[in-house]
Amino acid sequence: MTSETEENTRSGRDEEAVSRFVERFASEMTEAGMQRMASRVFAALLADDDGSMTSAELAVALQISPAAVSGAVSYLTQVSMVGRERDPGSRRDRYRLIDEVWFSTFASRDRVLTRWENTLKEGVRILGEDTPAGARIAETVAFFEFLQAELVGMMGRWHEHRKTLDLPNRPV
Amino acid sequence: MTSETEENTRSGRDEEAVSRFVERFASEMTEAGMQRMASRVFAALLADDDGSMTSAELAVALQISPAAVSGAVSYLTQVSMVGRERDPGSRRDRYRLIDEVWFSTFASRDRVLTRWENTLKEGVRILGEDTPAGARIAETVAFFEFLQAELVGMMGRWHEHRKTLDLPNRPV
DNA sequence: CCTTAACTTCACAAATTTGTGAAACTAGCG
DNA sequence: CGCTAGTTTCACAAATTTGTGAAGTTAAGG
Repeated sequence: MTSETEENTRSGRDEEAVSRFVERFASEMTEAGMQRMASRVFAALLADDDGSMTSAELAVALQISPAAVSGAVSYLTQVSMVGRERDPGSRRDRYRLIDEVWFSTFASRDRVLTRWENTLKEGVRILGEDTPAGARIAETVAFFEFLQAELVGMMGRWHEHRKTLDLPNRPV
Repeated sequence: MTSETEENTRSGRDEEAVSRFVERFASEMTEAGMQRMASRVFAALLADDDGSMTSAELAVALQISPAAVSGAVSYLTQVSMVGRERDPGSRRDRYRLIDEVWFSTFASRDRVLTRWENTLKEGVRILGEDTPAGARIAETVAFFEFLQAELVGMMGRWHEHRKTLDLPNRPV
């Protein structure tokens, strides 16, 4: 007998509970603005022991078509949250969480901030920095510049802090 | 003759350029995940000299229905980016950017992080902190906790930094 | 109280987004 | 070279989201 329960026991994970976690976390990321399928794929990888799955594995785990996997993965690759590998001697791609995903995802917020800053500076120019609105937007620019500067220091401190944690060598 | 150009000259702003700025910044916020109408209303307020507009003013400026304004504003109120006021002796609501919008908007990211953290902790429990996946997620939790702690210090430093800027007293 | 300006809610139509199956494409492997 | 497993692209159908007009509600001012 190969009951689901037995499977779970053998694999050492309650796959049903894992799936619930994946879906729950994915939907929280979606609420925060990430595309749904991308969130689900990302969450699935996060919950995978070696942080890498093939297209087929993802399709089965998430009950989605290869096309959906392809779309999600191409987005995640775009924003540098996932990398694409090829198992030697295989035709299958593997998708793998990149090292320190969160770190680099947050770090890449930087580029967004820079884009906003440029737009906002243009706004200051249009409104005039001596006008109340212009001054307000100028302060926004200052705030974003401050944020970006802080981000750098913060990331350094994280790496320091990380060392004090007793973590396996597996990068996140 | 009351040409558009004359209007602009009189008001001292190139309203057309301002509108372009508003739309551009709004669409950048939308790309980052904020609802479209909410972004537009927010951007309009940002570019308004006293950071406050009535529903009617917003409807005209953005060419949208009162219903759309209502929806956008109720969202912005929800997330504490905009406050609602009533001009005494009037039936009109005014919507006003809350003080230090960016500051408090970033600060309120805190709540989102906390929600994510709870979900992730549940994930660690499900996967087991001794499993690779569990450990990865545990590190994610640690990263988020670190972030939250940093956020506090950062906001303090911003207020320090802000004093060194020669800004009008107008809060952002 | 009644009138009416202003805001909100609701049902719906339009537009957009999403995910799929199927066809097209790529590249290992014999 | 051709075969074929695997991925991507594409057109489309389904689902969702968005914004509107209109009805409903609220409350200021007479």
